[in-house]
Amino acid sequence: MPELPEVETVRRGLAPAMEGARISRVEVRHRGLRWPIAKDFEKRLDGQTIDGLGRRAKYILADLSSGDVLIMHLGMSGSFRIDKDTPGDFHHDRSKDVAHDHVVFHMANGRTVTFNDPRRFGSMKIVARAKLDDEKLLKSIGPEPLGNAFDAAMLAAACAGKKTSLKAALLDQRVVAGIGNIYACEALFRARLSPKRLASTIADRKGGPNERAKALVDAIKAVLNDAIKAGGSSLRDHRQADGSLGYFQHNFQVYDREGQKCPGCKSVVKRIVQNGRSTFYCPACQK
DNA sequence: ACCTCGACCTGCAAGC
DNA sequence: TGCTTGCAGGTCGAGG
Repeated sequence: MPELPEVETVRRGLAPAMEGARISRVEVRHRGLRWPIAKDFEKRLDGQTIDGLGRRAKYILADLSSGDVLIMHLGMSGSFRIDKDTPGDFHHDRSKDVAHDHVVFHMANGRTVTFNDPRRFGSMKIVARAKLDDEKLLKSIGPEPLGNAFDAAMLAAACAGKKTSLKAALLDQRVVAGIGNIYACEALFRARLSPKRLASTIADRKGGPNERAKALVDAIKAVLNDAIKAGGSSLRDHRQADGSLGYFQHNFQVYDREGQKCPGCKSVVKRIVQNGRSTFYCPACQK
């Protein structure tokens, strides 16, 4: 479900209920997420205080008083819900099926934070903070696109040797963190670059940035910032932790708009499949 | 080492 | 009204 803007929205929504709060008890109702939840999961969380909630790429990281870090990924269909008392009341969100409430955090402040994930592509894992740099899930992830370190030179260098399409490169988390199918399409449209273009064509012969790299970096930052401001995109079932909906889906220029008029010209948005995933673009605007 | 593709799951919408 | 098919915001790991 979620790409960087949605994950960041979820993180911000969880913060008031979880940051600085103590976990009185964790309840795992289904251990079969992307990977089985470890046997010592509850033991390592019960009684811990969450010192801070961070984000890296599409992962939410909870810093625990024990020195551990709880790493969480929402996969395709994961979401969190905050309740005042017992979960399952659904006073915020009746669209979720309790059968997919897999992990419940009972907070000492009276809040209940429930992780719901029908497809179970999400994951939860605890590692020692001292070993976070060695963590396989995070080790090879590229730069944060909204950080100062991410610029045209960096993106061009990462794309320079690539044999893949520009679209595939943007989806590669080692190139840049947090971009998924929606924002890859939207960023390419804003930069007026074809998703089919070879990734290496945003670099010059020496691997330095050209005008396309600059345009693409600007487009990526702009679209992600716009989406965060809108609370992310609510397709199907994505919601903020308080149950409210993001609205960036109303600002899509090309994503999921096959056959509709291009916002920039009189042409029509086309859908193709690249690396097994839908790509939406305007063949006239995007070169 | 690089790249592509299958696999992991459930739910929903469209087509017959 | 069913049943079947295809598609969905991700990414790991096998195989070429």
